[in-house]
Amino acid sequence: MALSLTNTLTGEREPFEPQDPDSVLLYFCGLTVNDDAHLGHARAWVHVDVMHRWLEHVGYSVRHVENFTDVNEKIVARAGTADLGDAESAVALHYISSVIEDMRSLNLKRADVYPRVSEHVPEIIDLIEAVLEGEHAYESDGSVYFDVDSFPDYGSLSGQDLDEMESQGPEDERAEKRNPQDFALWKAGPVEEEAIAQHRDADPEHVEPGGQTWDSPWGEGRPGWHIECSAMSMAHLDESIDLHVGGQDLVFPHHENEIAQSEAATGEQFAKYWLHVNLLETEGEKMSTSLQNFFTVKNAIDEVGPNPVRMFLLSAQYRQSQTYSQRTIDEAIERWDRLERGYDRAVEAADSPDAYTKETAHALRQTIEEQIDAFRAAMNDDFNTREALSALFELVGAVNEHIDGRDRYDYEGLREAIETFETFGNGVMGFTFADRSPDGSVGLAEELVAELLEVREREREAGNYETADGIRERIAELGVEVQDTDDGPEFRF
RNA sequence: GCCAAGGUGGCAGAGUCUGGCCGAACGCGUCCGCCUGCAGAGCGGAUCAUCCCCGGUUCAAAUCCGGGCCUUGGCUCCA
Repeated sequence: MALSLTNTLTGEREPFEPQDPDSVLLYFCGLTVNDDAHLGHARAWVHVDVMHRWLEHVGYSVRHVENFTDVNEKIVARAGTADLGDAESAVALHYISSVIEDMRSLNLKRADVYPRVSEHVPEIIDLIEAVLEGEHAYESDGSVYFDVDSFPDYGSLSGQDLDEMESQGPEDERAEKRNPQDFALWKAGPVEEEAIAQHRDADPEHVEPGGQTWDSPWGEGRPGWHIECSAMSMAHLDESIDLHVGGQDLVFPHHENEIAQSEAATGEQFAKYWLHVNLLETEGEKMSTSLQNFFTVKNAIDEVGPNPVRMFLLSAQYRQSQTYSQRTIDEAIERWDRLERGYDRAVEAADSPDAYTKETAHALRQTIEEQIDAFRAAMNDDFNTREALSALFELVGAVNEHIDGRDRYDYEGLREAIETFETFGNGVMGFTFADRSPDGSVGLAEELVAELLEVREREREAGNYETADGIRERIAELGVEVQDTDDGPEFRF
């Protein structure tokens, strides 16, 4: 079964056919680095990450570019606050490293390139000139605006009609524009006081214009918001790419404008497939920086760990909106625990002397085969991660049943199950089953816990359950879960 | 106002493109049982859905068509 996905451009499910049958050019609209990332951003990252992993799994080589917008008035507005320094670039750098740290902790595969706007101003200027040459843009007072009337397809991505649209950009631009819907490719001068004051919630009287400016054929100025992604996508991938992914809140105007300016400049289709990751909602509203209802990635990782966070985010298909609440996070923790325990049990059982190479459990083998197919079908069906995860859970059930139901285990069957967990769980979903001892100090900790549990066993044998339970409770507080089994106590961190 | 995406059990969330296997998945929760000194995990079972409403098409509709109601998002910065 081949991969098919829902293309925002057409609104339909389409078979995925990249221009080159062996490789995929993927661009993801990254962050404007003016704050720490929150779970809503992580949702998009994790889904793009899994898309990347799946594309590679089915045999494509993937070239993945993910930008950082480090030139933006909101970044300028942050300058001089919270010890971040006065320079736009210093503020941006601070948040870039914060975001990179978050991405690493979420176990995201690296993109091939993380281009920044500040390093691509020459490419941006070249692209604007190409748009001007095609007479799809005009200069006005040192700024350059895209002429939406010159591009008949304008609005087709978001399904909007030009006549129905309200104006784009701030009020003071209007006088310079032919059409209120025209948008800036290049803006003259530094960021103005009003814009900074607005994002900083300050009085414009006390704010200086700021932000870096660059020389251009139209004078000193700054690139517009939308042109950067077009320029960087072309610079690091191609004029025409396969997959352009971003948050659903970028459909209009950002992606609409990208298409217009790119295709006006090159005459080529900018991206064949547009995928949009839907929003994360909290209590009926979108999670966003401006609404102050967000949960940062760092908080989430600290509180529940990377695997449950991934489990949470992958438990809804990317195209649907998803609800965040304490309850849904708790559910994800439980889901992850069940999955990991299933994996652990399979590993332990396969390593035990009760695992026989001559034993064959048909039910287990059959379930594995079926669930591998189910997982593949789900992923090929527009990256249905929720459905794919259910295949993994079916496998957990089969493993548990197999181990509980007999004295001798099917060694080969268990190995197949483990391999399936690793291939799909680790490899595709990006979980880290085996990675519970990242700092290497667990070796000693394990010995100490084992020692403690031996003491506890002696207490239990002597009937001193209070002491025994006390030990169990105490080490549980330290993060070690003890389970008494027929084969003696077992523990996990 | 315009545009888009949705409305499925206590919760969350698949299934809707490609109508029948959906008497509705996976999971969380709750209850009971097995196991256990207890707890947990696991297993077994139970609980739990007129698939937003009305009408239509069809032998057959959660799925298709028409109308309505509601929610969220975009139209200003946003993954």
